[in-house]
Amino acid sequence: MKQQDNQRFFSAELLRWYRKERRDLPWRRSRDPYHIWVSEIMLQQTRVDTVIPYFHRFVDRFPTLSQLAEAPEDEVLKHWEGLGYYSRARNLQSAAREVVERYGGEVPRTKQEVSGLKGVGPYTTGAILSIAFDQPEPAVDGNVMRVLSRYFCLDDDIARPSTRISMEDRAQALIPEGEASDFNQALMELGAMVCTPKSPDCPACPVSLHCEGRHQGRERELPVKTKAKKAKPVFRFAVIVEGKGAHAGKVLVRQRPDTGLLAKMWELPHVEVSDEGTWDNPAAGALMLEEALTEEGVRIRAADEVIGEAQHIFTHLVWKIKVLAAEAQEEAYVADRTAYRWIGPEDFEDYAWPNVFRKLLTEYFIHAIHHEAR
DNA sequence: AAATCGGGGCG
DNA sequence: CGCCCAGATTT
Repeated sequence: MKQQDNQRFFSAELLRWYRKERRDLPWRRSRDPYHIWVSEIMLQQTRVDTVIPYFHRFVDRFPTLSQLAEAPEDEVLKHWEGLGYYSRARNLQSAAREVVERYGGEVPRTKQEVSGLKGVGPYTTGAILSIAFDQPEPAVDGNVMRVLSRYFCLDDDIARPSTRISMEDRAQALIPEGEASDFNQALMELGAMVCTPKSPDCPACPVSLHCEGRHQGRERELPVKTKAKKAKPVFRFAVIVEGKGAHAGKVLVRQRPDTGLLAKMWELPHVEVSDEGTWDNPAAGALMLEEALTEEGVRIRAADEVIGEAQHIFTHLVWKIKVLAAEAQEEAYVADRTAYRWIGPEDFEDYAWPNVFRKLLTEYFIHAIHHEAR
């Protein structure tokens, strides 16, 4: 079979399959480019099932692009809480504001303009242009690279940026005239539902007849991808500082810096220690916490008893955290330090927390309320 | 090209 | 436990 015939077969059969099997997803019920944009940002490195409830809450609170642009940043971050990769939320709002200022509030339709928006890279540019505006641009994500690697039996390492470029050329050549929106979604849908990473369901695949990877019996070993490095452990002591006097029943928390890991999220005060040996010595942790918080203008007395332990797994590192208890020594501190705040259970939901601190604080408040009730 | 950026689900 | 997910940005 000629290559062009094979490509036509692939596109036609995939489209036919998609129109019958496509999932009913919230963002597929909307033609609003803004809604499609929001969904694509949320779906970066994040599963469909995880995104669905977040998408509903987000478009319910920020139904239009201008409402997102006008919202307080804290509230946008709060609606992203637990979804991860929080720079996505800040970039999305920043880009929404740019669209209001530069494009009159309408999502632009050119490749140059769309790809210039913050948080919108090669994949998302193609996704917005094709899904929202039916333009014949490729949208190559992990699903698409897996499907194409198998169908054409390609050994290119999909971890390499150059591979994504060549995949985009192939993907674009496969788009049927006037069908960019459905075709690009079909390609991803096949990767998500049939041509899955571990155990592809070839009998259910609409294009298995001419799949070269399957012909060669290599569908399970493709795509080729270099392995990621293992996450390194980082040892930390966190502290729950119980307030006194006017701050009785409250706990000291702080906001993370504007950039970097978990930017602008809230957390328990904590310090990093150099090695696991120090981490096994709570007395050393108590001293380090007292010193570190003194630097910040907060006087505390920490006990050397571990009252909680938690682990937070990131892609490139693992936080191992032991939690100590402490009492505030004075009352008039941290007043002029906006990064630190006293909060009680009633304030908890006003702040955006990484999962690990949400869990630790929830446990503490539940325990404290129990204790008080007796 | 490599590192940085979350969190969860699954074999 | 390792791998991957509708990736983008920074270095």
